[in-house]
Amino acid sequence: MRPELQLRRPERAFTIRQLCVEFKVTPRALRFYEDKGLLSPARDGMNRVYNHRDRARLQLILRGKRVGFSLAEIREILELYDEKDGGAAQMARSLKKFRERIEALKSQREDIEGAIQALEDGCVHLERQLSQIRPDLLPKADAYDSMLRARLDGEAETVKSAV
Amino acid sequence: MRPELQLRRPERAFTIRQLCVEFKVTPRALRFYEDKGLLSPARDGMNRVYNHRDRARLQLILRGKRVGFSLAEIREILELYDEKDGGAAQMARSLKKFRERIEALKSQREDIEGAIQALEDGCVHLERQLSQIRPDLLPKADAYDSMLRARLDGEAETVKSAV
DNA sequence: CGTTGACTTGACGCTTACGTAAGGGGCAGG
DNA sequence: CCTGCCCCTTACGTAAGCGTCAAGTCAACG
Repeated sequence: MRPELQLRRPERAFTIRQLCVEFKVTPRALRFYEDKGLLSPARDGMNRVYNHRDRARLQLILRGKRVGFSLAEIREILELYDEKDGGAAQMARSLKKFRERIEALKSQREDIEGAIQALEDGCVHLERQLSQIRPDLLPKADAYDSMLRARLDGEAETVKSAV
Repeated sequence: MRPELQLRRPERAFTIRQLCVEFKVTPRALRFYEDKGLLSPARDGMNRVYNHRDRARLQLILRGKRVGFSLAEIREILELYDEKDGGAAQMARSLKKFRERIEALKSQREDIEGAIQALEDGCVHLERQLSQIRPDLLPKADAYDSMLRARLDGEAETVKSAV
């Protein structure tokens, strides 16, 4: 285990702006997360200095948000991750919460799959209607059109691949 | 096609309370949805009277919420469903929006699957730790314990049903 | 006829997750 | 030295999604 290997990760620092650009959030949001205890970057004078760990936490925060967690819930999760050594009882509680979250996420996934199905059915319905009334308004009119112009040897295969 | 078959569905009506109980929401929520134009039940005097269509819309609303749509977005979708005959151009726009929503939902599903994976990994990690430090705190300790006390003829079936 | 219970319409309150000034520091370039 | 630009904090504003009274209506029950 040579020390260079440790130094290979030079504990790179990020400014608030860099993280904002990278993750497409505003500085306000990052400060807000900090205010709520989800982040705690170092300081250089007044300025925030984020390290890799902070960046990773931010990633987790944003992913948590996308799957519908509140900031409070995300903070909980982050704390659970932190306190790996916070005692066995703590770990047991973490485990329980993790499982609950997993169940919630799974049922949410089913909801989403149901919604996708419903919307796709709706699409099929709309397409059928449109193709009878105004086929020119069909989304793939362009592709379909150019395809027709390209060759007139209408193969079923070609149509299928277009769908 | 005998008329009775039509009458078989007697256009049953629901009170606000019935729907609330059925879907575990408050009257306030239903009125709020109405206020926002997502529902428009009939009236009997002052009282709201919901029919099957309203009920179906409510289902859609709640499912939409679960998958992360705002009420405004849900209203859009409902309107799109309504205006099936709202002109071909309208239908084309609906189709486009449906497709967008589908894409959004799919990426959201991926997020969720990622989150599930992450949390499950976390669980495995925690379990490993716990099983070394305090195996008695492992979630299945109870079931496992009572199972042992119940019979000492450990059948695999018993274990599976306990899980 | 009084009360109860379910319904109604406001209208204000609250939480979440920021947006948006307002006011100020620090440093680089011209 | 002034101008920009990025950073900071404090603090009020806002949109969504209801919760929570307040006050009134209406039908039924005893």
